Amino acid sequence: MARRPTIADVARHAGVSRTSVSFALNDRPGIAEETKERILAAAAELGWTPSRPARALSLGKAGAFGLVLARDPDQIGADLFFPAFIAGVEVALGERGDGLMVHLTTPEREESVYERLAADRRVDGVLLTDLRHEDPRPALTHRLGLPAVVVGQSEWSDGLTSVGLDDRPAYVAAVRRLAELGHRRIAHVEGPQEFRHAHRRRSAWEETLGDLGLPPGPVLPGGFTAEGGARATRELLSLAEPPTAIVYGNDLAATAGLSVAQELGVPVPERLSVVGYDDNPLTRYTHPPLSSARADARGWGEAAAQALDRVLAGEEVAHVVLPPAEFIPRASIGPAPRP
Amino acid sequence: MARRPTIADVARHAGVSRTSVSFALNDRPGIAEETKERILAAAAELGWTPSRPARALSLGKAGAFGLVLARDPDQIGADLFFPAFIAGVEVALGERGDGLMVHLTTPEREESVYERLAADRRVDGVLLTDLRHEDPRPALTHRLGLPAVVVGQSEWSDGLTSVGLDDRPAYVAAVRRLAELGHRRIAHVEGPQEFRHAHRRRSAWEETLGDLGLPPGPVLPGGFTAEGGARATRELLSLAEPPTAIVYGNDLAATAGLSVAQELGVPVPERLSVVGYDDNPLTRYTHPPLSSARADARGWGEAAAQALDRVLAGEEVAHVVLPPAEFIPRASIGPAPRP
DNA sequence: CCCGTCCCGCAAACCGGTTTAGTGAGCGCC
DNA sequence: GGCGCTCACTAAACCGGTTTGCGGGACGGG
Repeated sequence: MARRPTIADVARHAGVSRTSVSFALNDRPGIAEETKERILAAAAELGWTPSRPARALSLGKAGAFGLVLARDPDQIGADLFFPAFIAGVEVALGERGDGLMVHLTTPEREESVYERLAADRRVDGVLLTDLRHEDPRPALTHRLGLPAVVVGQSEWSDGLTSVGLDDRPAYVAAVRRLAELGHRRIAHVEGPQEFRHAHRRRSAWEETLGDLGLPPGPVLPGGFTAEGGARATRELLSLAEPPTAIVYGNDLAATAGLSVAQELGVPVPERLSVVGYDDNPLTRYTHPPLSSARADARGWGEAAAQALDRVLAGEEVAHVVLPPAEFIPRASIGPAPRP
Repeated sequence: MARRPTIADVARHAGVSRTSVSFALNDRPGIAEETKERILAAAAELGWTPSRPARALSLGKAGAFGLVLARDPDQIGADLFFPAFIAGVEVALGERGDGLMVHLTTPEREESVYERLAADRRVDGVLLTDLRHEDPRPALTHRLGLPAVVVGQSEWSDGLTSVGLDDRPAYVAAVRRLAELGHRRIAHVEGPQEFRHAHRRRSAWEETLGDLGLPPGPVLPGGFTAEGGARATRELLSLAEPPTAIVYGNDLAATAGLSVAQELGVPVPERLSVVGYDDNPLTRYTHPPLSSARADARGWGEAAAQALDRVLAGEEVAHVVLPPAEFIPRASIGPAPRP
């Protein structure tokens, strides 16, 4: 196959210098309209597009963002947050022809991946998701000189710009609704507490119960997984005084919980109300349909990418706050059973 | 922040030329052992790593692969094939420090994404997944001079190297097992037939029934979605002679189908046997646990990346065949009900 | 002692863009 | 008519690596 054309080929073909081709392409002043058209026509005819690596080298910009996911692969597949989030990032990036480098790794190797990303200068900045307590990454990216944006609450961002979408209101609304329905023993199956969002969900549950003057029901770890959700549910339902409602950290655990309840002959919602989080497409089709919460993951991705853009442009970017997650009541909740 | 060190800084620091630094780094002969150590020490001390863009420019290699997903975001999130697949690709790429550019797009814009990928020279090659009938991509990548590997059966690859993992045996085994259990009316809820794998699954079901001398049961589209699976199941169960077993195109549709059966008061597996595909982590925790099929998506990703590596190295790569998917019977199947 | 080899290492060119620092032509103005 | 300006364009340097081609010193053999 023929060698790809370079800027020199276009210049020759249009009878101008390489400089002019570059100027014409980038809409810089100093090129006569007529010449510019001739250049662009030549480029089109030869099918020339500037080489990204070459452009990246002279501009000192890679033209790509990085996203490092350090969950176990099993868990990543579980929720559809990431695909939607990535789709949103793509919307923001796609216009400029930039791209997203996705690195899936294990928690142990996480730091080295960021280090390599920074050392390589393969990305211009990174999006930090799934923040943990004492998360090393804000400091790490700062030390590495790697621009970053935190995808989460501003309190977690450690000085970085954040793009937040609050999941708390959905939990507050869910717990309040359950209380309205007469529930007094409302349990929580929490996600891994090292994650700030998992912890935040638990706090929302706990504090809302407190505000309502209700005792905190039992809490069990569900690990955001089907297995964890099933095990926790089994344990909760075998208590002397089982809860009449369970609020899960995510839909996967909740769906598994729904199956366990059914297996144990506990009718939902007659004897147990169930609430998930994520609005997984499956939740509308479980039996009964699972109450959940919806967050605009796609919009989140788009906003995060735009924020990182502005950070890279050197702007002082304020924390971005997106509309919060919304509680979606469905048939999996109902009035508390009579004692 | 200080400017990042370049190869010239390392050369100066070690008292050698840039050439020597490059040679030392790339293990090329012609550098004395002692000198090499001094160079590497200098590099380490300055914290220098070669810049990817610069390297990409001189080598004419981007050091990255591309993966374009053209499903609707909702559908991508649904199965955990991609996260596991990407994790596998990462394993193969990570060793060399290469990366994966993921582009999530819509079917309409798919071709232009490949065109840009090729024009930009931002990736060295692409992995083609989700092949369709009359898929334009093998010809497109060939025309664009963009090296590619087909993730799927060799018959689909149109001359490209393929890395296949056969899902057929799992379907054959499932249908045979159902027949053994006495089922005679075995339905199929198929995925979108423009996808070759969806079509292949349907053919496996159909041909196995034929081999067994059984009439093909009803087929309905399920679109690989929860909604489609639920709708198809509802329709199947309201037939005058409803099937006693349903084989779904994937777990998502099957899980939704399970809920519908339950909602309609059709006990599983007593009156209806159900089989999915993908071995989604949830399937072990549905009620009853869903029979499914397991394929090593991670290994698939790793093998695909390695194959693309070898294609890029100019080797003649034969079609790679991985161990086929395996049927995983669980409690969602049982003996056919007595008429 | 001289010459051919081998081993090391360097200068310079190159990859394909962008950008800086001019150059020359044309024009208005006094 | 000469000066200064603007406009359109270009030559050359630069980004940070890799690679080619060559030179100098040590060593061994004749």
